[in-house]
Amino acid sequence: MARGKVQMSRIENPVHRQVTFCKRRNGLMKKARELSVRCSADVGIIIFSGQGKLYELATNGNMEGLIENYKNACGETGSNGGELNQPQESEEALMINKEINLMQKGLRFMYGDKASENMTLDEMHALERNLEMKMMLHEIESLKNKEGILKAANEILQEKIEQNGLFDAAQFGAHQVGYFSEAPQAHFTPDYTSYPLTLDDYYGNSHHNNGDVG
Amino acid sequence: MARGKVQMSRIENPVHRQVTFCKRRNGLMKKARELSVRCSADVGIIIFSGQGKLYELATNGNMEGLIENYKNACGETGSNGGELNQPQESEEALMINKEINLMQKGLRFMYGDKASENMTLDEMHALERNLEMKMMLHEIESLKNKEGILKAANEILQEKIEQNGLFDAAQFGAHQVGYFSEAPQAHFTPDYTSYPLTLDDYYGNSHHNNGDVG
DNA sequence: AACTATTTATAAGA
DNA sequence: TTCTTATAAATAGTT
Repeated sequence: MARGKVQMSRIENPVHRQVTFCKRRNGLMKKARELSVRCSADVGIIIFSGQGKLYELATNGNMEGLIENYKNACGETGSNGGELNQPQESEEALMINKEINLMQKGLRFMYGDKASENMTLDEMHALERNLEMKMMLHEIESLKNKEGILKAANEILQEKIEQNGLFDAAQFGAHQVGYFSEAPQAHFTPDYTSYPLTLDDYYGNSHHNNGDVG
Repeated sequence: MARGKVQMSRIENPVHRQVTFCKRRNGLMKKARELSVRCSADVGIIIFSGQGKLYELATNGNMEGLIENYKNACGETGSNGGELNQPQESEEALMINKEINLMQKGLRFMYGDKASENMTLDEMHALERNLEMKMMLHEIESLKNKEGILKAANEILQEKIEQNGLFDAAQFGAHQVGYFSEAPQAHFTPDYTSYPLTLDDYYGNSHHNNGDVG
């Protein structure tokens, strides 16, 4: 922007890079504050320098709150409503499992039987990698299933406690009371299929509510 | 900054304010991208407009990861007695996250910056696959973390009920009760430290296609 | 850290 | 909204 147009690429000279980082970082922060003031916006900036040093700006003075609002506004990653009654694996998980078995058999055959096939080493490696990925997907499915079950269990236990008027907020601390007591309550007829909350509802959702949604 | 110096105060006219917000927001984002590229910095911006609409930028393409790194760097873990309320990432998860950030940056650089490097297509694909795996591992870590938290919550709630002599196993069914108190199932446990991280591990170094990019 | 020659950003108007 | 343009700001390279 001065003394000649500059290429938008990494500055290789470490000294120049550091100097420019400092200048531009300050410029960015200033622009952010101006945007915030002139337009009544809430701005947060997080910068990690190349050396990993953290710089931050929160125009409202509360980065944590801003991040919470951000997570709220982002919307949550859907988790399958847990089927508490059946700790069985989902259809998807079963299919993945089948594939894993099949591939394991294939691998055993190939390596065990001296790999006399026309399969190349590369192909074998690719197959292995594929298998590993499928196993990971399988584990993810399983964990999601468990998560659903545990959430439902939590809700049931919570309702049980609340129905008996035994809930003692002091034991859990204010924050916890927040998440447990927000669970829907009413009749004690567990309907696992309609469990409405995700884990993120517990974590990401404390008391900040930006009544927005654009 | 043009047509006369402006006061650094809120623009009262809503139309002007909206227009300026849009312009300055774009300017800020551009500056952030420039800072990131020229100085190898990781920049994240979160903006809530006056109307509560969210705008965001993460130069590494992963705001979640950036926020996690931010929280890690801040070293703030507000604990109010219980270990339940903080869904903290394990050391391992943080490491994985760092790697993801690094690799995403690498991918962006390669694909975005005209791929002028001497990296072959095969290598890029391998890198992508590696990244996918790491992202899956990260998800697994996260789910395990959630599972642990929920189990702890469960235990506390059950204890509460049992202490008050109100636990009625019949309401839950024997199977469920058993399930919750079981030790975690043995699943495939990823040991990412042993995952092949080099490109040669994916494609040997033998034939495969010549994979020349340029 | 200052200094400028230039490039950028942008306020106001169309 | 988008473009134009006069002018304020930012900043790359230098001292």
